[in-house]
Amino acid sequence: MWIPIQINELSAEPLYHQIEVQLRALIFSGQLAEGTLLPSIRELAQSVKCSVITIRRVYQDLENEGLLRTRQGTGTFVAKVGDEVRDQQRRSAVIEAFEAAVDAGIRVQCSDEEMLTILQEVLQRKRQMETEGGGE
Amino acid sequence: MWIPIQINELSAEPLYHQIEVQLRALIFSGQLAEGTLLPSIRELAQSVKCSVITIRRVYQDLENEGLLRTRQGTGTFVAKVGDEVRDQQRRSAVIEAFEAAVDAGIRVQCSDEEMLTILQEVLQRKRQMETEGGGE
Amino acid sequence: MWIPIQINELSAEPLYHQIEVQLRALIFSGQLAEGTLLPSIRELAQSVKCSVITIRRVYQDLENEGLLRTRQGTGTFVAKVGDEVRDQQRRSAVIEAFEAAVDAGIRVQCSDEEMLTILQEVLQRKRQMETEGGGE
Amino acid sequence: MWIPIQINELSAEPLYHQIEVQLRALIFSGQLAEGTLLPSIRELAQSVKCSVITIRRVYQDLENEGLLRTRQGTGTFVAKVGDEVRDQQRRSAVIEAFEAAVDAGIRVQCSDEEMLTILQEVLQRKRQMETEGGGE
DNA sequence: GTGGTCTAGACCACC
DNA sequence: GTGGTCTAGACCACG
Repeated sequence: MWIPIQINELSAEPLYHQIEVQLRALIFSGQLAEGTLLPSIRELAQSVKCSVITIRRVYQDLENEGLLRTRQGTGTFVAKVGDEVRDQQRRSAVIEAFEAAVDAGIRVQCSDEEMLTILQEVLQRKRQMETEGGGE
Repeated sequence: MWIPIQINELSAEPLYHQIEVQLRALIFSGQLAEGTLLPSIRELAQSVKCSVITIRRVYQDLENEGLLRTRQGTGTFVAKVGDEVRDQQRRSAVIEAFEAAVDAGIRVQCSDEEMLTILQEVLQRKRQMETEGGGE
Repeated sequence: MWIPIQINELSAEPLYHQIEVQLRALIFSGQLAEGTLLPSIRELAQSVKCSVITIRRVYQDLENEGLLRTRQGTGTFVAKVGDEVRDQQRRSAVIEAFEAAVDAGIRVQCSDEEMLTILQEVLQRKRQMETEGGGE
Repeated sequence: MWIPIQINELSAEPLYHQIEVQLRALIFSGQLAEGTLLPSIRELAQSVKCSVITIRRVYQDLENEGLLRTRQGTGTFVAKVGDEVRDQQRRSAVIEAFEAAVDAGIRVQCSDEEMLTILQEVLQRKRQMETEGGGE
């Protein structure tokens, strides 16, 4: 089982947090379906080039959130999450991020139109990067 | 001199950082004009109910960034910032936040339209809170 | 030979332990009489939907405790247990569990009466579940 | 700040779990009031003679449960818990333990009266130990 | 093979 | 001083 995790070495964001965010997104978006067996902590640790313990923490945190189920000697699985819960969660992380962005805009007295423009610029740039990077 | 600083106790974001972000925004948006005398470290510490050490760090950081200027025995002032620099900076914090939001959206496979809708919902909600809270 | 074993998937309690506890109880209460031939490892493994390794461990543990006896090529039997030993054992597991419960109560400063009330509530609830579930 | 934590070296129960159970009980029973500053992780580690990391895990687990609040550079506090929540939680741990005890009793076909008798015996014994140990 | 616990120790960030 | 992150490694328990 292979999972695409991208680490930003330069970011001040803790390793474990970067990984959690990406795993949550994979689960909430359905790219990791219920019941899927995740890679073992040792495997994933090797593939993201970090300590086993860091991955253990990630799996444990997500288990505490109810997203994963782990059975000793067997491995770690994606837990059952109600569809409505999943959809709600899927949006909430995004909404939260947009609230932070709007707060930043309001603080420097951006108009609504200015923010909409910024969003469109950013979207265009990101989507372009996606298609360009798609051939990698 | 009174400065409106809002602290979110529940947030994991460090105190000093919350304050810096807000001060920067006040300066870049022109709400704190060049030459303005800031409150003393003790005063500001008292008004945000935190340690003077925290405020000292804030002033120090912003001075290092060239946004503040301290004159011995007189106090701390808002430094001169070039207009084009100010405008660029004003936008950059906002753009950064929107990039994070778009990243969050892309991770859970939101469409562009979905993100635009979310932004409009958030904007409406925040603006409403502003006008409601304006009478406080 | 059919043996009623209930597995709680959600519990953190290891599989082998859940099974051992239930087998012991069946033996000490006389529901599995001395000399009874137990199902083969493979059969029991299939019926509780777990690995044969797990069942092998269970049989081994109980044999080490002197509760089971394995004869090569024949199978695994319930061993002879002295009556007084059996009676003592029968109670000891129960007493142990009640000691843990009382400890939990004392820790949060429950009065004796409060604990008696709780026991009666729980008893009533469990007995009701028994008679309801009896038709299954 | 001194906190009475008793470790059972012989028990198979993990260290961190023993500590969590006792801290939860102290909080739910009100012996550790809201807002109380707990000992630093290093202090508590020293007093229970275990690794700092074990205590860190304890504090973090309880923070995830919403029982503690920790602020970097300041320390760890008992969080605000709604009274009704606290009362409910206080009982639920006890009820859970009694359910396990009753299950154990039912498995070996104890009568209700037998369990009541056992409870009274255990209570008497424990209370006696309390008063005897009170002079320590 | 899997995960779970505990350790020691380094280094950083915050107040 | 406080807590937070990450590391390496030992040893145990489970299936």
